[in-house]
Amino acid sequence: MPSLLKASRRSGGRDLRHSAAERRDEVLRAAVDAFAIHGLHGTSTEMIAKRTGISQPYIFRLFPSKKDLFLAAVDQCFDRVEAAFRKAAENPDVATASHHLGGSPADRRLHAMGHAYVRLVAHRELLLFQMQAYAACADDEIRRKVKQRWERLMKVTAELSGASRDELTLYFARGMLLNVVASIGLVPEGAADAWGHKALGIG
Amino acid sequence: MPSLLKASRRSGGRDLRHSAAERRDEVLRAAVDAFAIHGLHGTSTEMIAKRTGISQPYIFRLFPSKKDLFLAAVDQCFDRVEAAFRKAAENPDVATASHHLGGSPADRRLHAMGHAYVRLVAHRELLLFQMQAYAACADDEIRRKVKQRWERLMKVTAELSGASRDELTLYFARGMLLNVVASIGLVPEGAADAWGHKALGIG
DNA sequence: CCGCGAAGTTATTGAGTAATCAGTAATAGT
DNA sequence: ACTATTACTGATTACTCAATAACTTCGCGG
Repeated sequence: MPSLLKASRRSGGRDLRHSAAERRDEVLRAAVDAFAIHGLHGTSTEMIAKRTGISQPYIFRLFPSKKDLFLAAVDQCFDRVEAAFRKAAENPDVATASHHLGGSPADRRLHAMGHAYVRLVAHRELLLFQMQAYAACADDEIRRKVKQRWERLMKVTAELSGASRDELTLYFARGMLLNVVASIGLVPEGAADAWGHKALGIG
Repeated sequence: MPSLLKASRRSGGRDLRHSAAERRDEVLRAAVDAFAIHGLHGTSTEMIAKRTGISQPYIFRLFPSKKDLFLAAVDQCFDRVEAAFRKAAENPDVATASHHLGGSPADRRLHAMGHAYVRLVAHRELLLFQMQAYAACADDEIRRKVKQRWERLMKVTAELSGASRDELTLYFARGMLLNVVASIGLVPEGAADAWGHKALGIG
């Protein structure tokens, strides 16, 4: 039985070496998923390594510490939401019935962004990770980052939608309710989409 | 240097023995505070023991496991909110200007309960603990308990206030926004009260 | 084909941590 | 006063986990 090792590696040509940047990205995705479920302290670097398919210590060549990895994950998470919002605002009437009901342009855009958000968080990881980020705010560095990204998201949403401060507050409030409801599984996973629309008051 | 030990114990007469029930309660309070900040996995039983002023192993005589302690803390937390709501609903016009503006009885009661909630979570621990409870919902036992208590709270709130389903959804959505905003310290601790009133849409 | 930098691993450490056990001291009941 | 019960602690265990160090392997440019 010679050369048992690397038998798997050779096959196909997949899962060979990746560039550091690629690996960083893979680790980041795995990290968001893992952190989303178990939180900062409940997730071990070992878990993240296993999901990524690399050894645990290699994480620390890509990120200086577990906390730094978490911070990077926060950025990635907000980036995704922001991107979805921008795209929805640019093209408010795609995949939406909002051009039927009239409404002001601001309403239409907010509406479209709501749809985008619901679609985005249909995969629950993003939603759950957000909750974990809020929960981890005892750490001051994390709190600062989350706060900064939250404020930026509100600003961007305001600019994109042109909605008033009160409208936005209500809008975000409903989003947060959606987060909590998803966390505790008040709504069956399959029905999350429909429920989301209802909770946000759209559609 | 004889009898150094117990020198502290003798003095005064305080910090002597408590009944198991008393200690259980003390541990529970300390646990809520600690869990609120660091979460289920970020809080060690040692921390809770230190806060309570007992040895770490004694925790495990009062609670079978750390998770059971957390579950008990969840119950205590929701109990407190529920109690505050009941009290507010029974006597809606105490410490409130709501008898000035008319409004339906349901509105007045919801209004009063909103005030009660804001007052309750002015000490942030309750708020933060709630977030930690939602975040810990990856554990199925915890999720079930949180879900059960949440549903019960909604039912109680509905009965007490007589508000409609839509009113309640909005009400709870704003509460959740308040939670998040408090978590990330978007609002200075001192101003939390005023901000809370504004966020909940109460005068 | 060689060697050098980048990608990746194994082994290890040191600090912490939930939980158990075996015991000690205070109090209540008689 | 004495004993049974109840409150509580110290020592320890078995284990996990972030982080480091020291090593190996790959693949590219010359």
